[in-house]
Amino acid sequence: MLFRFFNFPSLIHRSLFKSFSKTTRFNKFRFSSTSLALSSYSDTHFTKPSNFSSFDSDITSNTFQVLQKLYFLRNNPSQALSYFTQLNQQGFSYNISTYAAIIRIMCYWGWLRKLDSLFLDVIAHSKQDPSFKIHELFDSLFEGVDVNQNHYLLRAFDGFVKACVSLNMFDEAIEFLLHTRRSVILPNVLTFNFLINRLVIHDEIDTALFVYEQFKRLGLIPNHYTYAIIIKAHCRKGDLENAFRVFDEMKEVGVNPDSYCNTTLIEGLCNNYKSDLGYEVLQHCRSTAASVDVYAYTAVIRGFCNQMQLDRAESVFLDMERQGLVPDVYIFSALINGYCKSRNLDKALAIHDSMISRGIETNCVVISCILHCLNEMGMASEVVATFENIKQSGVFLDEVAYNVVFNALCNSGKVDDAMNMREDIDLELDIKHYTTLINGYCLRGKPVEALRLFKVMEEKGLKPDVVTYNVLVSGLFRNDHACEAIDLLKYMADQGVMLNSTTHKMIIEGLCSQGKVEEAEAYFNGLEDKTVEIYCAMMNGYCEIDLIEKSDQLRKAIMLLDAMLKMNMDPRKIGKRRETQVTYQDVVERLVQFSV
DNA sequence: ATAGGGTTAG
Repeated sequence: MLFRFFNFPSLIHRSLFKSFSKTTRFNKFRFSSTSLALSSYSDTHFTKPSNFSSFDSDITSNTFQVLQKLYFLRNNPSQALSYFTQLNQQGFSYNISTYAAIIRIMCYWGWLRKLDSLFLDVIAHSKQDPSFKIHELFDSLFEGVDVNQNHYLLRAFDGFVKACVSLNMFDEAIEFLLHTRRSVILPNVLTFNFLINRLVIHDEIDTALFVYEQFKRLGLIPNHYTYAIIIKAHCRKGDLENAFRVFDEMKEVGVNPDSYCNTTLIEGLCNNYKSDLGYEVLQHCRSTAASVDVYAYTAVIRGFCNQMQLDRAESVFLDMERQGLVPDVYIFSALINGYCKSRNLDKALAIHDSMISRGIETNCVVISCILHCLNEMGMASEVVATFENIKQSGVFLDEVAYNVVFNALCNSGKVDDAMNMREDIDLELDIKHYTTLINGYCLRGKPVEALRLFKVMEEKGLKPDVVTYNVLVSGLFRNDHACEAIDLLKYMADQGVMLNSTTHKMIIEGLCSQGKVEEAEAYFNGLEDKTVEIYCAMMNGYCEIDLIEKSDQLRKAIMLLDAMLKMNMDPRKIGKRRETQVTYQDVVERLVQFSV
């Protein structure tokens, strides 16, 4: 039998409430007897309540009395909750029946937010105390209860699921929904949406889609929001065909897509480098009188910017204005970011000016784009000067903006300035700040300082990510600290941080730079998936060795190049770093030299 | 209830 949460009419709810609050005959009301979870006691226990105006400490020591107290406060959820909260401060340890009692009251009165936080407590409690079983709590809640007459108790299911989801305990939430009760109780669609949305946000797309299919089969009726999440999920996977199919599905069940569904699709297309199509969909929506807001235009503009079609982006901007929509700071920042990425600083600044002249305030996001662009264009000193100017003008600059400045300072060898600046402002550093500064020390030829900062970072409880390790590993290799680099790689693996292709590339480069080409070769041969960068690092390693004495190595380099071409790997398609491309040219030049 | 930008390596 399937129950739906909250689906009972409010009339029934009100009459439930009336009969509940009027009565003094407890045995008629499951709420009273089960709330005390003391079926072995006779109801007469509750007819003579003790004085409930005082919070005597002796009351707190006794579960029975706590339950009794909660019972008397059952019609006053506010007092019941504050009494319940105080118990903890007084050293009372909650158990299944006391949780059940307060949860019942919160359910009954529909205090859903309090219910959610109660379940957060319950989960925390169950994590600390292995003997505390969630299913026993639910057994207690529903013990002897006819759910048909006490629909409100079903809210507890949603509360628990929501608490799990907000703690990212997805498996527990799904397991609970699918298997815990004798019969499947469908979640409220809001709870369900919350679950699948969080799954998508955490990149658990396939789980989200699986759960969606499961619950549809069980009878859950999706709403607009559900469909928007599912469209987003398909787009995140790059599965645009299925994203479109959601619209067919909506048509089949007679749900008209709302503007969120449309916008989600438009954004998904643009994020997948299909901005032309995204724009077409936008225009189509517009022609069918479906509302299209500034958000959708931002997605299209951002999409064209990512595809380096700045003129298209700008034409969308003009089109939007023609439609009478007013551009906001997001629209402008999309354009500014686009021009910054294509290193067209003048244009970016011109748009920034025009934004300000329209009375739209700039912000740290826009400023960060511009500062970053300045740095990319080799104007590190302008980054610092501009940053100071902007800050003087009163614009709030956040941790990201600071990192851009740190990076500019570090890239120009001024890691100490960056460190001093940090001290001046008392900024709480995050992983990216530390990575930037560690890189700064490596660039400055101070590997010991870099290592020291790495340790500081860990002592602060920050967990270095693969980028941090890559920066430090390559910095240690470059600065003749190969042993420390290798130790760090071991430590990285111990910490469960996965190496990526950049790590492999840096290991090969590092070993080769130490003259350990054989070791690098063994490492290279042990790799299953080799990227173009990894091949080039190995080729380059072979080439580093003296040409005449080690012609054998160059033969190997040629073989690698050959292998790459056979696998349709283009050695010219190397990452964005200029140095790598120069490396490739070196390889080719050497090879040409060798073959002559 | 619904969604948005910028930063660290390559």
